[in-house]
Amino acid sequence: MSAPITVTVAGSERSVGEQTTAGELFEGDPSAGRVVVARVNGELRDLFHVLADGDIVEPVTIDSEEGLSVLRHSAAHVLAQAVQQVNADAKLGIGPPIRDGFYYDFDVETPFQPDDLKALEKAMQRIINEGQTFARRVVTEAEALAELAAEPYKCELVGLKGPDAGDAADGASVEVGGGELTIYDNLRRDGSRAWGDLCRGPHVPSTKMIGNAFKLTRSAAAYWRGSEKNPQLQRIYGTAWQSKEDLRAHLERLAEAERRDHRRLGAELDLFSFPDELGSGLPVFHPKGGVIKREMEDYSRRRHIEEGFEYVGTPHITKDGLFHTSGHLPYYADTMFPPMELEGAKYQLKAMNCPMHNLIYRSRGRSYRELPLRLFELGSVYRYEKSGVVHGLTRVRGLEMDDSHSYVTREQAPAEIKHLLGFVLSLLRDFGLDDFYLELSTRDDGEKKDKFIGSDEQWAEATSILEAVATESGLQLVPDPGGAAFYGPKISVQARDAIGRTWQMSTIQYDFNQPERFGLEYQAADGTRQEPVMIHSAKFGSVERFLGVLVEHYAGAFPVWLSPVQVLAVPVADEYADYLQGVLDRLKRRGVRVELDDSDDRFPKKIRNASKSKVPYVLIAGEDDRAADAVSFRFRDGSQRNGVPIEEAIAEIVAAIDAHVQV
RNA sequence: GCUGGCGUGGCGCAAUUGGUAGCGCACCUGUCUUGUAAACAGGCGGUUAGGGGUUCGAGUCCCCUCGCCAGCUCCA
Repeated sequence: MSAPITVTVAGSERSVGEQTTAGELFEGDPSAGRVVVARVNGELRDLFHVLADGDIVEPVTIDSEEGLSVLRHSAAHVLAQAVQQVNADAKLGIGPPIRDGFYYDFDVETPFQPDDLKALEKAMQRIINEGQTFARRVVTEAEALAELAAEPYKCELVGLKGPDAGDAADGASVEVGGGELTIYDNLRRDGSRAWGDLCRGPHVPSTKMIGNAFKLTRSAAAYWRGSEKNPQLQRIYGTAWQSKEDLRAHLERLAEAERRDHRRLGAELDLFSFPDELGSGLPVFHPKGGVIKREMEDYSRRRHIEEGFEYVGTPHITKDGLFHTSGHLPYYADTMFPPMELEGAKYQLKAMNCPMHNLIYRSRGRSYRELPLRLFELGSVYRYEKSGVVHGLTRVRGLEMDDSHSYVTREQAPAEIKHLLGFVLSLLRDFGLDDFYLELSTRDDGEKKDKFIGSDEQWAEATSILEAVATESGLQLVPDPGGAAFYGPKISVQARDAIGRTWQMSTIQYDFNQPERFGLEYQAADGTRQEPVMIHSAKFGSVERFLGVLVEHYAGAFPVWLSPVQVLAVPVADEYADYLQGVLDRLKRRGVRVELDDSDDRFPKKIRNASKSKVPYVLIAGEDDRAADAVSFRFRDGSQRNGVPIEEAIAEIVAAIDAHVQV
């Protein structure tokens, strides 16, 4: 008879026998079947973990964020076992859980083909059905190296164990990094060992818990430990959920994202295209896309001027000396279009606007009375993005930035940054994005520190000012170490769209480097020459990218003010076309973008076309409407309002445009 | 840039083992047209991304270039 020990389970004390495992505590609970691991004294442990006197134990269920991560991590192990079952020569990389799923990296002779995934799924299902248990085993470094002699990547990880392992490679911390080295053995029902992997754990008690709510989604190459200097491994991605229904829901979300894809909608709605003749990443805007782009530009110009900015203009091309002065060229030469040699000079396409704005600042002497001096333009820049990263409108090679630079005294900087943050948030809200968080991108003090120019003191000051303003905003602030530009730290605004995806939108950067490099100065009240600080800010970021995000956010059904066509009139029969044209003429005089469907199509077909075009207001008129000096509204959801008097209809439409509302 | 998968009329797709390109929508023409997601008929349109090769014969196989997709790396 073992001496009893006392543990605290979900808040209440219990006496249990020695050698009791975490899992045994929850046996009999209604949720027992959903408990995947336990939190013991704050650490996640397997259910097979043997408890000690005084332990504080909480169940972690499969429907929690942590529970799902454990499930996905275990699914990754099953995948690896399946891969080595099929191909014994496959060497293991790492296999962590990620958002919505997991991946595992392998070094294999021939990359995985789409058909391989199906076969691997089947092999995984067999392993899952076997009901293998995950057994934890502590090993010494020497034992691990001996046992894993055939796994070179795992051996490399063994050498990295400890608190730094997490930094060594994204995801490596799930393999090692607990301070203690462990191997997880997959045991069959009869106790024999089916497979094993160096792993920190914890894991679900049985592969059965994975059930059939998993799917392998794709394969692709990935650099070992995240560095392009390392060899590429073959990565398989999968997704795993607590139930088949959740899996289905996840796949449905992916399908919804695909339906909203701006590249697809851009073609369907005739907004823009990417002619091969122009080259990769160079979009053209069709008339309808041009309307949206122009609305965005007009809005941006008007709001900037309201916020104290002055509109300027600069060329698309410059002699390369400018970018040497700014310091960009040494950093970005390989992502700028190569220079053109003319008259003994090298000309470069503009890849950023700030150096040219500095020249405007420097064009004459400046007084402290002029500061803050705020310059703004819709500047076209060209960047030679690597072929593999060009993507629709979100990553292009030619783009327009609503780029501004505020020149301020050091003392004015905090207030200016606050002003800019308020401005960008109000702008995003006007475009219907209202769920944000902020990211503070700072210098990396590690091995990449050389990339950043400026003194420690300058970085510290700039970072603390940005951080203070960001914190004051009350928005969630997420650190992004190493994400700063070479010349200074930045705040970026991340916005969540209608289906929960986040996009980096506006940025605000504090720059103490360029003023020095350009020799910018102003005369202070005491007559001395002082150096200003410049604050870079992009609201849309790239107009193209922002437009792409809006297409996806609204799934092509824009709020009225952004809709390329705001009112589409559909006569019930030809005879009412003139009547509707009269209504449209009045709307047009109020600045409304209107169209009349006077095609030869019959009425139902016109309704169908109107629906597919996602125009916010479809105005219909037949005999009833004409007799009453009215029109009928048909909305995008198919709902209808008949017999609206013309005056009222016009007032309502104009009001919806002015208010930037969705209908 | 790297790895893999792709590239057939404007769009979405089809074409046995390599056997000589077809369908729907859109477009054009004609007839039709009275209340909410497709009237009917006829027609135009492709040297299958481009180039080279293998073969009696290539959309199908091989090589190169360009472009697209997914991921990695990168993103001033």
